Amino acid sequence: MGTECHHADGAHPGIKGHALTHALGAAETRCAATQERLTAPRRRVLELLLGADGPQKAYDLIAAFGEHGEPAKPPTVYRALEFLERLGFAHRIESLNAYVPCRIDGTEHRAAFLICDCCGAAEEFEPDFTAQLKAAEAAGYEVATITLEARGRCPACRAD
Amino acid sequence: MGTECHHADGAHPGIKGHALTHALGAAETRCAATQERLTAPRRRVLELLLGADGPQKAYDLIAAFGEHGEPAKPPTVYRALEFLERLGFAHRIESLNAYVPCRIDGTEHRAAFLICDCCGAAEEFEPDFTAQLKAAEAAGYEVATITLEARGRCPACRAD
DNA sequence: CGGTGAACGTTATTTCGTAACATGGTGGCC
DNA sequence: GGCCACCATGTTACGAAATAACGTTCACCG
Ligand SMILES: [Zn+2]
Ligand SMILES: [Zn+2]
Ligand SMILES: [Zn+2]
Ligand SMILES: [Zn+2]
Repeated sequence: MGTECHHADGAHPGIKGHALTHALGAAETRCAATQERLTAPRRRVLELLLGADGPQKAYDLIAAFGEHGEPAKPPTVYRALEFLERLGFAHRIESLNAYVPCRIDGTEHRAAFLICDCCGAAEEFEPDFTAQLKAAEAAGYEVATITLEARGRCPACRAD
Repeated sequence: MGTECHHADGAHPGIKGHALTHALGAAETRCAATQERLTAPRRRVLELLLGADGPQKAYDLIAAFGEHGEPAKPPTVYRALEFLERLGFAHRIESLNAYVPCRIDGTEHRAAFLICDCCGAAEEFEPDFTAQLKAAEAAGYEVATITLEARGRCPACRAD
């Protein structure tokens, strides 16, 4: 994505093979525990996200959806993404119009990302929103969700 | 733009008349101080943002651009918005695909918003990003910009 | 004046996301 | 089993958001 350096896209490597199967199995388990269904299209989109090397645009997923090169229809993928976000399996990065699988173990959490403008990597981190939640409370707001996106350069790209 | 309550859109009222003229004059002054030019389309878009009651979509601005109902061409408005963002006169709210005029006095700052899912209001506040900047540093990232968007319900809408 | 670069006007296209409605599968209930 | 209610999916079409590309204009400087 970068105009500034030569690094490849999306420094965060996707998972493959056995690790991927295991991750999908764990998702299945988490769904079963809450009466939710990890149906075929949902599972497929999660698989694509987990296997990708960086944030994926919706139409990237649409194009890659079919096993033999046939694309999906947009609503198929958008609906799956909505589900995956709702259950915390994926996050949307607003400033990129792109999606990533959740990299934080455990259940519900607020999302925060460090995004490299150079190589396109997006690293999820555990945010401490205490200060901002306090400000929101002071303003009388009841906060449902918070997202934070920090743009900059990752360690690899800083080294040039 | 809520599905949850009856309140009108965008609780933050726009400014009119003399206050508007004054704000535009101040912007002109700030531009002059840095060799930047507040040209007609830029000034017009800023005027629309300042006069609006809440976050404005790009195509809202495009439709309202002409003095007598003629819309602008998209690049006209998008270029103006890019300029206004660059100089800190406006912010883009990613999760709404919309723009607001900057409500924080002074110069450069990192943007943070409290957004009401019910009435569509978006309130800018002064964030304390110390905790997150520390986390970014620990991860080796060099941060250029940070934005935060908190969704929830404003005081008026909480009262129902 | 001419030359330079930023800003603008204009056309067309791409990218992103959703409305609407028909179809299909799953599980409870009689 | 047969029926129904519900959720999820398939499909078509459309609407919204943003940008590419290219020629023209305008301010500024020598
Ligand atoms: Zn996560
Ligand atoms: Zn990088
Ligand atoms: Zn601001
Ligand atoms: Zn509200």
